[in-house]
Amino acid sequence: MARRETALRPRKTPVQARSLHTVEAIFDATIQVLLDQGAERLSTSRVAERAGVSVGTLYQYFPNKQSLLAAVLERHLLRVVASVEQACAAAKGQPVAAIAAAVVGAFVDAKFVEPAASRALYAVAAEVGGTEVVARLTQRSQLALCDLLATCSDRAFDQLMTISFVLSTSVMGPVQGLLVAQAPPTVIAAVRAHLVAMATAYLRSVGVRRAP
Amino acid sequence: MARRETALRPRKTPVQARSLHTVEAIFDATIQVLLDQGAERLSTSRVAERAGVSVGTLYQYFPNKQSLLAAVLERHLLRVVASVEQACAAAKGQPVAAIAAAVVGAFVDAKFVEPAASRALYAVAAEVGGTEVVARLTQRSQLALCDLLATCSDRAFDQLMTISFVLSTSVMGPVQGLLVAQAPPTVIAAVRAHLVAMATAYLRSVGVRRAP
Amino acid sequence: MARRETALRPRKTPVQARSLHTVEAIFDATIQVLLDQGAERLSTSRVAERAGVSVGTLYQYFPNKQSLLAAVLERHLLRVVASVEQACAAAKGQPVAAIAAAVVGAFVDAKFVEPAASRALYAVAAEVGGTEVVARLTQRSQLALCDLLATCSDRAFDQLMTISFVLSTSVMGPVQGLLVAQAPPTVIAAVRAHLVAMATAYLRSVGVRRAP
Amino acid sequence: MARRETALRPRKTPVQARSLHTVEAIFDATIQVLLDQGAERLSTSRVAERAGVSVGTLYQYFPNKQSLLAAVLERHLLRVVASVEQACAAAKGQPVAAIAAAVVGAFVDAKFVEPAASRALYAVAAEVGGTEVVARLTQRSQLALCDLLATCSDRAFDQLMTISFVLSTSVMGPVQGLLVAQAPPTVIAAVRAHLVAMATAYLRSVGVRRAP
DNA sequence: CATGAATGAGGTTTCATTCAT
DNA sequence: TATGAATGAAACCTCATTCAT
Repeated sequence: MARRETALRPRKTPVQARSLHTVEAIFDATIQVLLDQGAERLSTSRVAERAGVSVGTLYQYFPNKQSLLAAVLERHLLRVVASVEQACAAAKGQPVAAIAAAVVGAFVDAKFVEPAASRALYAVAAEVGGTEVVARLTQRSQLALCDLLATCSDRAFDQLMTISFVLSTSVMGPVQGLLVAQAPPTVIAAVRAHLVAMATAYLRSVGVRRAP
Repeated sequence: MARRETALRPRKTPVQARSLHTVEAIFDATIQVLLDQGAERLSTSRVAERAGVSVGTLYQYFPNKQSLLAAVLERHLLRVVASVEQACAAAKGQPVAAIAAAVVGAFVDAKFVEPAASRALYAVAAEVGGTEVVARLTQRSQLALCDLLATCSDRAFDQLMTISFVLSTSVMGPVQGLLVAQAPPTVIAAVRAHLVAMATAYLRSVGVRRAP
Repeated sequence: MARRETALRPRKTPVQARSLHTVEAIFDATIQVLLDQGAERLSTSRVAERAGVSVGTLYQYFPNKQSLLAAVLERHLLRVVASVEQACAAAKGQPVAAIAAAVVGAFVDAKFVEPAASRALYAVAAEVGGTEVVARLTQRSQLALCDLLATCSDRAFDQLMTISFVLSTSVMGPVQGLLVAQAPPTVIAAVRAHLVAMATAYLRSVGVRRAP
Repeated sequence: MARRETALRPRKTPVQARSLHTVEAIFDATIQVLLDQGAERLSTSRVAERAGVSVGTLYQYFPNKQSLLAAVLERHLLRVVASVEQACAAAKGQPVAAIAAAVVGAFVDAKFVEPAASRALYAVAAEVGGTEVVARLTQRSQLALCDLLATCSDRAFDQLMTISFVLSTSVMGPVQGLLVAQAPPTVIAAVRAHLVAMATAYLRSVGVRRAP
């Protein structure tokens, strides 16, 4: 298990400017190939070609295909999680409505910063190597959400873990739906508003009113 | 497009008992290989071996690998959709709480009838060939939900499409989370209850009260 | 270890006539490539091409390159060992001179039945996977030799294991020397005679005279 | 041919202390990688890494991989040959028993000075590039042995070349057997004694008694 | 109809070697 | 002079698919 963990980690951390650029190019190429050809046709050589480097170079940064995919996925989810964590930190002590708007909004917005990447990586997340990354980062979001809910000004919550689990995961389905349908901004905005409303209603119904 | 449609459909509709049994065995083997080895290592020969038939036989029922996957996915989702449609039909004219309980409950329960299959097919659904099947069947659920919501006894809804979209997709994330974590029945039950609560609260908050 | 053992074993035992012929062709091709290009340039594709089959076919009979090499080596050494065992069985109860002549002669002769194969497989035997095969089969020769020496009519031996080890291995060096030099038959014959003489002298000097 | 000769020779003869140390480190690293990973997985980068230098540095001392292997092999065999030659020179004019003890003992002992290297280089010696080195140095041993045998005090030999060939090569098999089995010192000593006995008996039986 | 051996394109990965820094 | 990133040919191996039996 520890061994596998290692195998999924990048081979070396790029420090030089050129290396960083190379890795970035490989990441972008991975997303593009994923979008153009699908997960089934994603090959390391195709990624390398698209990135404008040789296969050997790719393998100097990633010990195998899985580690590349894990890294791309991690980079993407890390941004989303960071965004959510930041929103959670900023919304502390606020009432339910503000919390729901902040967290759900942050998640949805983060997913649509790079909609192509979000869409492309969905298949990767479901693969064998991806679930671990997803699980790890999802947990971080949920922890931040737990902490936040505990500070809510107008509601007290029991079963914090369940609530934060439901809240954070329930947004994923609609977002994914919008992504695959390549929905236009107006539709996205409408759904986003509904999700905030749903989260607010949910938290109100499940929390115990608390004196301000 | 027409060509592709054809290629993804099973080669012949098995009517004889033996054929049916064979196809069933192939379907089950597909799920098992998917769970044991992952989507990347799913090969037609492995499926055939697991099913106890030869590769040639497999190719007599499915013209290619994609059609097999599409068929397995379709069979699975069809059951879920059927279950949801049935629940929708049965809940017509009921108040919001009953509708939410019926629809969300039906969806969650249907997904956990064969949890292994649900979990295994997640990766397949994200693949190129899978999105079409998913889109088609998801739409059916949403249409049924639309029809149902229009008959709700205590609330009237604007934006029916958006609501049914949000309602049906928001359940997927939590369910998927439970599946990959292989959560125990108690946890599943707790989340299920929360999802019903969330759906109810959402529908109440988004619908306009209506005299009974 | 047990796993590895399995990995070195052929994938399926060929039973049909065509399969047998195919495997035989692969074996021969391996020897030829080994002789033409050396162990370093022995690739599975080159072997397949030389054998007139596709790489896929090769891999249907051998799960990997090592198992192919192990099988070729085993087939070759098995013949040598069989020859030595037969000679050992036939020389039971004979005096030292006859035993030495029989065993050493059998070994040398067996090695020169297919001199090309003997020469080619030398490098293979030294490789990682080869030593196990060599060790196993060498042991069989030594056991047969032990049994034989115990029946010697004019000498009794102490340290049977050491003697049979020395006797069986000491022939290998000269034979290998002749093989790489591609010595002519006259030279081979001369060395063969010397080896018989050496074995006889050794056994006489190390054994205790015994009344007939 | 001349071209090849050049390609197999080290690029520059290191005279400075640091260079010498570097080359030494590369030699040792080669042996270690050979033992740890086998000939198949011996790569220049692995050797360089193990030696604590960069690949570029390695290539400054050796124009290619083969030349490195040839050099390591040569260094090792040269020590063995030197040891044998020295023993041959020292045993001149002695009787058969002393000659056998000196030569066989020198060879065996030399091989066990660095048993790891001896074992590791066995596969290398069998490779295409190695046979030339082996042949050249083996010949030197045999010539020294020829010269020595001609001065034997109690026996006169016909067919000096054949005898020295048999004598020098027949020791290799047993030594190799001990090396791969990683035999303990007691076993090595026992076999060593037997080899001396065998050589003595052989020389006595094949030589013509000569008045002292 | 069923079988499973054969195919060979293509995927992943390694590695000898070079060359800009 | 030393470094090690980059290269890309080539190695090993898999797998969707076909077809003779």
